[in-house]
Amino acid sequence: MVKTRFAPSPTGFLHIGGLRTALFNWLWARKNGGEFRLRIEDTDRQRNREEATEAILKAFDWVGLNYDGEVVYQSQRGEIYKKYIDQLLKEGKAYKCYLTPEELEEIRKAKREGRTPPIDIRKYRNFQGELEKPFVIRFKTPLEGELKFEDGVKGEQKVKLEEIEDFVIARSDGTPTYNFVVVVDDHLMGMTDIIRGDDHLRNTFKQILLYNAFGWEVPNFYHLPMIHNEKGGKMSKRDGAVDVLEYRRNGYLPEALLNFLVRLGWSYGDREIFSIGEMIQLFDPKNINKAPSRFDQSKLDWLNSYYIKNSPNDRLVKILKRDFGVEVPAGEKGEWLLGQLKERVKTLKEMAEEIGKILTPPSNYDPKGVKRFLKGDAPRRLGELKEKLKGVAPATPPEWDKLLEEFVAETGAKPREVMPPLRIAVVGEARGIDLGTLLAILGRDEVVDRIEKLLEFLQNREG
RNA sequence: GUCCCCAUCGUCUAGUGGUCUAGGAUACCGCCCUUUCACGGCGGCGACACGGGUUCGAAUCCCGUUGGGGACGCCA
Repeated sequence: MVKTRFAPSPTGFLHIGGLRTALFNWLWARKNGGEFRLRIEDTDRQRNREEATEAILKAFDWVGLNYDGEVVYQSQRGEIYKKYIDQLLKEGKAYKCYLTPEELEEIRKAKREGRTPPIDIRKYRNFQGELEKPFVIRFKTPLEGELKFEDGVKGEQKVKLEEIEDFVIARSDGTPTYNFVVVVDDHLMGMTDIIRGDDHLRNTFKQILLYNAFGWEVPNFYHLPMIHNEKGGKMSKRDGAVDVLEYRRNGYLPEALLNFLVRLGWSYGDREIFSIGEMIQLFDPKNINKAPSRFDQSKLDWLNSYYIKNSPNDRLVKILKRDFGVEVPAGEKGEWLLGQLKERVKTLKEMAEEIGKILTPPSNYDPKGVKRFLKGDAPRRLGELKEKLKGVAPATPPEWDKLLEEFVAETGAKPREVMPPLRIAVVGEARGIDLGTLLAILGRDEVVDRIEKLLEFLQNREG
């Protein structure tokens, strides 16, 4: 059985790159009828924030990624880790190192400057006895030889063992470090496939050494190339949203985000649109790309508008209310409204704003539109139209279209003397959804009011 | 600095030695549709980083160069 996991550290929100990693793991598990687990890597007490875990869970819930079993918190598994650290100590596979932070800093500085360090980092590797000093526990890595493994994305990876130093597995306060707990937990949780970011490639060698030391079976590894920002660098807050929940606040549909992310570094021929079900069916890590990819906002926007267009209205109504506090009119007026807006909007946030613009009488009029269209006979025509409206009651979009047509025919006015001015009177600008539909949504009385308001505005301006 | 990874249109990508005068999507531009703006339809612009090999034949294999990215923590 395939078992995968997503193991974020709760230092902030769920990162967009993290979501892709989670998605790939989730898809692979679901495709194989396996298990997908969630594990919070919070061994470093100084960095953790409780809200962070909450935010991650909330983001998972929003995009619809479900996990099996309970969430595992590493901070609650101290006893387990201690047992395995003691085992390594007892077997002589790890040792206490009394190097001070200052000494380590010297070693590191020398290394980076290309000098030979003044102190051997393995100074205490063969030290016998105990010192009355703070210590960390280091793992004894083999001094020579070569280590290989087959990466599911990048192919064979190898390293000379002398390049891997005796790394720390427990801090001076006794808490275990990442490279150690990740191995213990992945083994104990029975993980078979580890899909994670490229930045872990080098850690993998250390982890394999640990698997070997315990005599545990090594899982399959797949290292995903990173997602870069639009300039090709590392994604940061400055590159727009990196927090997954920010996409919700910005009016993106979860399936659009997921569809966008699944195509970043993975493909299935020429196919662009994948429902969740299709992703599960078609996903295979063997089709993951080796090269890093960039975050392309306009492609995300395109997918989002696609999914908005294809969403049932009642779903949009719910999201509009939940995330933007917008009440869509009930009945056919709401249907007309959404039917129009769905076709021309890229995000739900945009849709919410457009609804506001339509339902609220304009507080000002686009000066360019006014200048261009409300000249000559236009104001007079609007006045005539207003009078005509008092005697009729068109209700549906076709009825409004018919009425407007008749009006133009009767009065001999040019369409551009009537249509654009009317639109400006109603929403304040010369662009927007279909005119007949717009008028039908507002209803005759509201339309008459708005025409009067514009006429008043024009008169005041002249006077 | 050391080690590692990567390299097809602006971007996401198809492509695993001949079917490639390199396909799709997006973005951009134009036309059509249209009483506006969009949507939609049609068309256009646009790439195998460079240099050497290997081969009858290379986007595809090998080497180098360049460029980009990552790792080098008592972070994960």
